[in-house]
Amino acid sequence: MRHGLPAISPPIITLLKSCNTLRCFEQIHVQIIHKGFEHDNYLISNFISGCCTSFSLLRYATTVFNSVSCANTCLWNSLLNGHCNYSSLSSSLSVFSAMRASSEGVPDKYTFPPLIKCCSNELDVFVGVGIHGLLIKYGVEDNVFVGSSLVDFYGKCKLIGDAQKVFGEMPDRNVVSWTCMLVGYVNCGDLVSARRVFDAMPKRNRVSWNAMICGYVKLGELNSARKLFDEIPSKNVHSYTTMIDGYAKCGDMASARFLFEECLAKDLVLWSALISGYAQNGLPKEAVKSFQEMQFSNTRPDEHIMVSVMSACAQVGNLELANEIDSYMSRSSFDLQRTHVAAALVDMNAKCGNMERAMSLFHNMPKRDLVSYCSMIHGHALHGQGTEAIKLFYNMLSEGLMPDDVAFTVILTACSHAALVEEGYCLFDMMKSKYSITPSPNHYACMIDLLGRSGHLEAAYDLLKSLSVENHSESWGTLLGACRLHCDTDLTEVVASRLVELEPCNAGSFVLLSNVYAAADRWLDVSIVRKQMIGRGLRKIPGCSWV
DNA sequence: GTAGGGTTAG
Repeated sequence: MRHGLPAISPPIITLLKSCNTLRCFEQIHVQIIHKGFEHDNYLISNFISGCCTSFSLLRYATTVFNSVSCANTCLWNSLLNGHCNYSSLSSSLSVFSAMRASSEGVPDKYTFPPLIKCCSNELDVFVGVGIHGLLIKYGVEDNVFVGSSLVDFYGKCKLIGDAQKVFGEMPDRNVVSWTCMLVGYVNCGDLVSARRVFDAMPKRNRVSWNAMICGYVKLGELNSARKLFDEIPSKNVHSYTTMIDGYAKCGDMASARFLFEECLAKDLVLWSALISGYAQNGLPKEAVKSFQEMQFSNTRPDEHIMVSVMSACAQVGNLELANEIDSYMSRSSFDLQRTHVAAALVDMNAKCGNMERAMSLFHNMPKRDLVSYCSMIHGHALHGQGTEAIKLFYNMLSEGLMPDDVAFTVILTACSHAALVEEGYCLFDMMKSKYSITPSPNHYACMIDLLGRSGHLEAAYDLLKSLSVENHSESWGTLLGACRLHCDTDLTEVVASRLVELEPCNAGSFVLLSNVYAAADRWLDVSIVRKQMIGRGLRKIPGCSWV
């Protein structure tokens, strides 16, 4: 195609390497057309590969590709790779079909790895196996890249026997093929085999070390993970992230923090591991503090970090901070429409008391799922807006969403906070009969709270008596609080003595019982209870009662 | 004659 043309394309290729925006690609495309290179496969292939670095540019790459009169295999592969990385399996498959239907685009060893990777990402066993058959027809199954991607595919789909078979038949294996096999075993929960592969590997790189450590972390074997972590010949930030994540998962944030400090090259993902660890372990103040430290170190947060920070803020219920974060999110170029971002924003605003903002965000969500509905309902519950909560709950049902046990916990909480007894009963029945959800101790606690708060103490007591004793101490505590609220001394005595049996080491029930006696001027009983308490070695812990 | 592909982390 390029016979006799002046050597003008290399400068365009140089330009392409530094190009990353649509505007920039458009300008170069104009140049290509202007110089008459639009059918130069070599140049266009470079152009398309450069263009296929983001989803937004993929459409443009496709347009440019379509203007080429006669695309060769390499050009098809560039386009296909872009679709596999930034689009869906189905759109990649239509490119693949078009390629096979064309006269020049014969699939080769470069065609299949991206396609198989796409099948692994979508865990599409059916398509993946079909493609495996096809690639044998094209005679590329001996290629090490093709083989590795197949091992990875079967491993990710938990078809470990097939992964082993492909791995065993590979004529050449390299460190990537071995690592794919290792990851496959980890995926199937077989750490022993994974370790066997790790020990047998002729060569290891950082990725293989991290994959093995990640395996231990995923399956909760933190000691083995740490032992291997200390043996890594050269750690990188990924190794630290994996290990910190492991500590966070088992709640050991002190060790996580220690490793975090030790890692010198902190990147965004490392900060994220620390911050989300704090947020998920109920340490919201530390999460927010670390977030501020991160900003201080000139690291710009991304949406993953912001979701963690918003969850932390929701936990502390700090309205001022919530407003700050909210306006920061709007000012910066975050996409507030993305499901998990929007859900976190709604949840934070609802929990911190800005219900108006929460409502408007909620109604502007492109798709409201069960979680976002529950955040909103929970927000109403926290602010005693039971009627709104119930309205929203029925809205959710009419949208066809299937409530789960958490949704019912939330709506029952809303009913109890607003003393909506009949509605609560009705929903409790609906949960059991219509949705076949067996009430958990939590659900019972909500019902006891609902009945107790609204003064139906006997009904609450009867319901509680009908349950097995185990797992319901929280409900007994709830009822005790209600008895105290309604000054029912007789029932308090009964419930508190029951609770003393259930949790003989909990000072709270003793304290409550003695308080009730005190309020009724029964000072002799007060001193008996206090003596019992001291006799058991219990002291009153400040702020530990239920009322 | 050139170009295009596979593994770890939130």
